[in-house]
Amino acid sequence: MNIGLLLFIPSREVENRILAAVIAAGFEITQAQARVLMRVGSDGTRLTELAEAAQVTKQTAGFLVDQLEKAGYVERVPDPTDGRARLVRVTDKAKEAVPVANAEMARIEAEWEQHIGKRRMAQLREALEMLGEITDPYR
Amino acid sequence: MNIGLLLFIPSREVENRILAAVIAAGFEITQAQARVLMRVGSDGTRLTELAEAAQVTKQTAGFLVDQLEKAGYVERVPDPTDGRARLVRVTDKAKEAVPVANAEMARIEAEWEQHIGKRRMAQLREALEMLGEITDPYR
DNA sequence: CTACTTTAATCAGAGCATCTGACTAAAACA
DNA sequence: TGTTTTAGTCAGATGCTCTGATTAAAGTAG
Repeated sequence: MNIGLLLFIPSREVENRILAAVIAAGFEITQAQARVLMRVGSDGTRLTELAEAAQVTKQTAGFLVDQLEKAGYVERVPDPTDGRARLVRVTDKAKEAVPVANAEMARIEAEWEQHIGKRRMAQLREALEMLGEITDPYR
Repeated sequence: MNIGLLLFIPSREVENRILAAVIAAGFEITQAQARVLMRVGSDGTRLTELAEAAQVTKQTAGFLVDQLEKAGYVERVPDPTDGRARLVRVTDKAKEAVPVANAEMARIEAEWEQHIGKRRMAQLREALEMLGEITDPYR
């Protein structure tokens, strides 16, 4: 079986379940918004960087950040080092979703570990982290 | 780092590169169409099954199959065992894209194997195949 | 310092993908 | 036979993403 699909299926499972858990906890957010939000760094991140990291155009990133801003999950502040740019920053409201997401993630990992075993789980993570070195544009 | 993202990044890499290779070979197809097309079985598959496998609604699957049909990549034939249903079948034209996709897939796997090693690659595949047992709705 | 080029972001407009709800026709079942 | 379920379609709306053009600030070469 095709390794692309093998990767895609559990990746979608994680996305769907975490999103569902976050929404169930009362947050209103979409998957596209979450993908961008996830990439906002602790000191704020420029729109252009977000777009690169999330692999979408600046326009798309801007569109999603607009919505995240309206919903109160991020704010835009001027970038002190560059008058053209603004920094997107995560708000306290959005930070409240982090433990919810982490809890669901832990639940998923526990289920997976139960099914494939601790050793294989560690091997999986190791292989994926190494793959990230050559496939993640944001490093 | 979050295992959802770790899975997502290489999965997107595979999707993007295979799609790009297929398009470069002269086929006109989108990623959404390809995801459905990939799930069509050798004896034909019902729309409802395709929708389940690809995790979209019947309407969305129907929309995409319409386009695949117009482009000549699938055909709809009556299901002899059920008058309500029709079977979606891959045409010869679409089958011509298979070697192109396989070649790109082989190229990607070779690159990955070079980076993480043959052993880890085998472990990765094993772990993912087992995960598929609990995350793939289409088995 | 000025003129040119590059970069960060936004505006405008379009297309594709996806959904919910309502419907038709055939099949299954009681 | 009549009711319920299933396969698929129709209609309408929303969301996400793109290309192309524009504005303003920054960087750079003379």
